[in-house]
Amino acid sequence: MMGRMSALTGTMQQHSTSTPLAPIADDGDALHFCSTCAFSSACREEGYDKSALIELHCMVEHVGPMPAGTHVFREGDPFQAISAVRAGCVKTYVVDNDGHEQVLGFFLPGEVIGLSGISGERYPCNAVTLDTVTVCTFSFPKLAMLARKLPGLQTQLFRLLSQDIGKTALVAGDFSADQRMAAFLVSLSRRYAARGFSSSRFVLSMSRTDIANYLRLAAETVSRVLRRMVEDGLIVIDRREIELRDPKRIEQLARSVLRE
Amino acid sequence: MMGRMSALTGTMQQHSTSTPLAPIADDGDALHFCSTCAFSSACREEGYDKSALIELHCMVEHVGPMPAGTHVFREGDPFQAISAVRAGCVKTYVVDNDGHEQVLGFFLPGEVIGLSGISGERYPCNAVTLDTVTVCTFSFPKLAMLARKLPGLQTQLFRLLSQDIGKTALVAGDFSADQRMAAFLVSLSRRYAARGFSSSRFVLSMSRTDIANYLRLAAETVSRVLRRMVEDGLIVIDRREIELRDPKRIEQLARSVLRE
DNA sequence: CGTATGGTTGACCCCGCTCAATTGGTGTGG
DNA sequence: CCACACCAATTGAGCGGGGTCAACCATACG
Repeated sequence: MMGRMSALTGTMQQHSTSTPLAPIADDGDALHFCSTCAFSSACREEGYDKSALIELHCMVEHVGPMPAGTHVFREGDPFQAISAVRAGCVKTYVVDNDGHEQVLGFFLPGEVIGLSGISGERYPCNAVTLDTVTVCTFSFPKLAMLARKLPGLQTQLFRLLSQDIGKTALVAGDFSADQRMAAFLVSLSRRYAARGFSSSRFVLSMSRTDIANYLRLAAETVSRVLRRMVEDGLIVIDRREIELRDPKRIEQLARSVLRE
Repeated sequence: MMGRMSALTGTMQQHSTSTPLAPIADDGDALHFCSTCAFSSACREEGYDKSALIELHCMVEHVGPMPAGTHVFREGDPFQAISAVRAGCVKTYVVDNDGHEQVLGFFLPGEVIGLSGISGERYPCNAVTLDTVTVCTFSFPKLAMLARKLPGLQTQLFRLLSQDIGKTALVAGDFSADQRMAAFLVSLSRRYAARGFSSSRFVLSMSRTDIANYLRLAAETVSRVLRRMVEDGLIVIDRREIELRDPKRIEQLARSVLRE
């Protein structure tokens, strides 16, 4: 069954835990943001004066690389910063009173974690690295203070927060397992593409169990759906490496979930 | 079956479409916010000087009363304001490409609608009144500008946005129909209580179909679940008027949904 | 009245969950 | 280098919660 899969091996454009590649986002310096950073647009669009830029950079702390399984923050930790993922993948989750883990989301390079902590004084969830991860942390009090001086930054913060509100559509609706999985793949594909990675080939940093948990499916169902997609020629998959062979049909499947 | 229900009639503390009562929130003036308003806390906590208060009030426009079925805004309308509900109930929804309505939420007095529009320049959903509704609208550009001068207002806005992120837990998880319904009732109960209404008796302004749509259940299932709850002595219900007879057990049912 | 809309109830069935067994990859120690 | 253990992933069998379809009931309204 996996005979042709060997074509995938060694050609993935994403790093994996075993053979980490240099992240393409490694281009931040004193006057420029990392190109994949969620704040880079706020920066360029507004044409800030250098003093503001430097001020913004002063509150940034580059953290990592952290090995897989490292917690960036835990539920209940005092909220003080938000973080932009620079390389790798971060999973957020909560543990309910029965001890069951509940996956809330996966965060790729350029995406921001910790936003949901803003409403309280503590993080409402856990964030753990799924592979080797580097992040930039921004002190939120300082960020909010600076946002009062820089209208563009405030707008950007409002935008980031507001965008997150609609993010849960994938997981919220009552869709079939196939639709959910298709939407999940399309989402990953687009998000990778937006940051300059391949949209058709990438590594699923998360386990099948994590995917299942996130999509509110049983792990067995995820397995079966993926097998079906392979049989139908939609994807090729080997372990965690996946190639979208028929993006059009996958998007068609995901259409109603992503409401397009 | 509905024999004892007559005890409920005429004693509801909430208004209904047929017999509207005066909303308790009708207390806004030039220097004080409506007591149920989501912004009132930002106001009191910070002890603003009067000029700031007046400035804030200048951008507020009281709208209504609007009859049931009135659209406050529609998907695609240019985003320019957020609104706090003063009296009545507002439903937000989208229509997918197959023409199916998708209910996103219900907003009670004191709650804010339109926040999800901030990330774009147009509203991403529709908002329609379910009964006689009055709202206060805040011009968002002006609000954002003022927020730069008033730290407390900025914090309040961040908080409002951030809170909305976690709101979808009820609808997101894979819970049983009974758990969902219980959580829905608990949510309504608490939100009414927070604004000074009765927590055990209120009117369901929305139809069974709307509830079902919101909870991702079939209307038939909602009907069956409610009947079961009546049989079990959890609630008493007559049309849209409901009384929580055993809040403890209802909260127990909702426990895992609300993760407590 | 008749009609329309919303709500209730029953019969039936399917998708996805559960339980259980097996495979396969990876790491570890002898 | 192999044997073993361990965990992720897969596959099969069986079942049940909730959806669908359909008929019926009730209240509101012209």
